[in-house]
Amino acid sequence: MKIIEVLIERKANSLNRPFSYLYDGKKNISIGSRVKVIFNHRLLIGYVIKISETDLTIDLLEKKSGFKYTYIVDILNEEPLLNDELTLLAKEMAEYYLCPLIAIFQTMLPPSLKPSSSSLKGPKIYYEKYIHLLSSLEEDLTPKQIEIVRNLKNNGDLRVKDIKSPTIIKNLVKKGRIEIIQIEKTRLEIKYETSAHENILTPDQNSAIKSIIETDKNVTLLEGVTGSGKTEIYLSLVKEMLKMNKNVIMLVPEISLTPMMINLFAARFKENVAIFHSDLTNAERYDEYRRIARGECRVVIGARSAIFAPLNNVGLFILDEEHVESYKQDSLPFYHAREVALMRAKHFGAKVVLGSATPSLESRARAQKGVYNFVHLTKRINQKSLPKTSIIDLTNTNNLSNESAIFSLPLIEALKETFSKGEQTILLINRRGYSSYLSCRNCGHIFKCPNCGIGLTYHRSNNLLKCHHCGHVEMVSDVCPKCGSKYLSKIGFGTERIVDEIMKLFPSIKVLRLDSDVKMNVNVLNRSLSEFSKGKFDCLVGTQMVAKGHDFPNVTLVGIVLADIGLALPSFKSAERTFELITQAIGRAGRSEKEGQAIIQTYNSRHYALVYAARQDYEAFYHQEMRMRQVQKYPPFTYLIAIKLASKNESLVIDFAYQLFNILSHQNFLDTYLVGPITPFIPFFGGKYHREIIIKYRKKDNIFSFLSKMVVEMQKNSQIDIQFDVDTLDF
DNA sequence: TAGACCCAATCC
DNA sequence: GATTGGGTCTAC
Repeated sequence: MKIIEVLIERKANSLNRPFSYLYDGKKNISIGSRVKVIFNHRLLIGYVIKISETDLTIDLLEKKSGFKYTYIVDILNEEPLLNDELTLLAKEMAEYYLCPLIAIFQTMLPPSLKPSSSSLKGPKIYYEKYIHLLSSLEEDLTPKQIEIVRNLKNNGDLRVKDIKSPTIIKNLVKKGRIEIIQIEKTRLEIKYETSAHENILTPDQNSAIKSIIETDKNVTLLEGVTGSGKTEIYLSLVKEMLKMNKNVIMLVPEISLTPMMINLFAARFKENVAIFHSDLTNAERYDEYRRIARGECRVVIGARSAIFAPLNNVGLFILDEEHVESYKQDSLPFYHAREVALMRAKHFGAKVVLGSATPSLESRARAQKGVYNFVHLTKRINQKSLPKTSIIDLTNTNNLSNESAIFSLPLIEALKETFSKGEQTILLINRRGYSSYLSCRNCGHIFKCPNCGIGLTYHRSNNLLKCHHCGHVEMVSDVCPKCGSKYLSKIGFGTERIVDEIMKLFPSIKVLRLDSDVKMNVNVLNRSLSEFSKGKFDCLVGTQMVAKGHDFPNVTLVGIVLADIGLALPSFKSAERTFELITQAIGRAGRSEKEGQAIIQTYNSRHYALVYAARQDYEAFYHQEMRMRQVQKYPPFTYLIAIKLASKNESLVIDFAYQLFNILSHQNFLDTYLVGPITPFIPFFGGKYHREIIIKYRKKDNIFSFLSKMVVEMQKNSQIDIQFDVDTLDF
């Protein structure tokens, strides 16, 4: 008889402990198996974390432990789902991120394999039927049967569906010449581009590679402006690793926006590459996952979750565009792929390369301090001058135009000039929809989301009000629901309104709008972008998604319609985000011989993030922003943890938050600052009221052990959910 | 006095 | 997170 300790699929803090079941069946069971168990009168999935043998009777066992045992209902995976390295990683992550271990397992594994009931509905392994030769004796066979037998002899197994006649197969099976076998098939087809030629490396690139390989530090920050040749360095490093018999995991931000990188890797390393990105179906994802686990590939390239690829013997982790915030998951367990990469690299003794033109302050500070090896590429390979950039002060009435409330005189001038030369423009506005909100001019009522309480955005294309947080949609009413007035006005503007404004001012030009409302898959997106690139449109209007990546040779004007939106957001990252966005956007102008220009409209024309972004001066920005962070005790001078509290009962969560705040402040942790309790930007969602407490700290000390003990205590019997967002970016 | 509703305890 | 069971409320 075996005693099986399992974690239950529910990721509640109070259930973050093993529950014991019995098994005495014939199936194989391992640590890392998924099992079906009855838990509190329900059938759930559990994840096996410990197995022990016993010869005691059930009676004795129950007397010893004080609870009733039941038997495991079924075993879903006889073999472990995760290898030792990933199991160790899960434990380290659960400790670092202060979250239930099962939540980590659920995050690590693909949908078909997660320890959760939802996995039962996930895609299954796809088998294809083949015929396999058992004997090539040709005696008493028909000519057609002989043909097949000879074919099998020469070419090996054949697909059943390629043989026209099922009766021939049936008869050959009957005669014992062949058998039907099932072979696992991978559903993802990767197209390999033909041109896989390698560029000759510049001396700068060569010395960067040398430094990364020879440094005694584990991590290298590879800082280099766009066009400085980081990609070719990645490719060479991968090649070196393969030569040394080591494998590589490479993360890229939104893979849908950088198909170029995948194509390059696929072309260069062919079937050694496995790919994970958001556009794969769950079935394709599952197949790729199994292919990696079987050891059939050596290079994994993908977005955030690819950091959990079950690759062995990894010698190098690459994070391209390491500053991009989508590397952090914004729900439990709130992990950052960069941090996870560092943990895994330790397991393998592997190198980590963080690449960026505008590194996160955290990484850059570590490089500056010598914690990381620092490689700085300063030269662009094909020297192109930066676009001429001007900041337009919207508080200066001389800049304002009678023609338009949105575009300033200089921007209108630049647009006219660009269109008249037949060149293209990108206009960036960091807000979707038509107006930012709808309000009543009589009583001031603002239309808000019933779920979240934040303002609804007016979308003109379908005349609807949408909540950009939860997706709630409602009809636009003609009268104010509060006072009955008919005078409703639309305040602020978004992408839709910009398109309107452009068409009003320049009726003859063609405009393409691109934001997440224009719902589309990678193919449609790429088609739209390539149509723009070919000149089918004169002007591209979009949110930040148009600012990244692409090369449009005919774009000579980039306009940032309102740079203030990002700066106004309440986050310690707001200046950094704005700097990065604008730096990137400006880089879109003048990618070819033609000279480009960029125009930034703002009410904060002297803000350092804008001034330095306009000059593309990362160095100056870095130093000034570091001073701000130091004064305000923000990362990288401190670490942040957000304690997220939620309850269906508002007064309960408020009371709890104050109590917790008091308890924490009485601990007198060294070099620690408490903020809160805070009412978050969206105070009510998912049927619950939310509050937060932020801890800023310099040394982990005993904060973590206190917090995890506290959770065990406070969650025993509580109607409050507690989640920790360790290293939060949202404060 | 049965059924509705709420809340805390418990899950192996 | 979901079920259960005990307590209390409520309508006829």
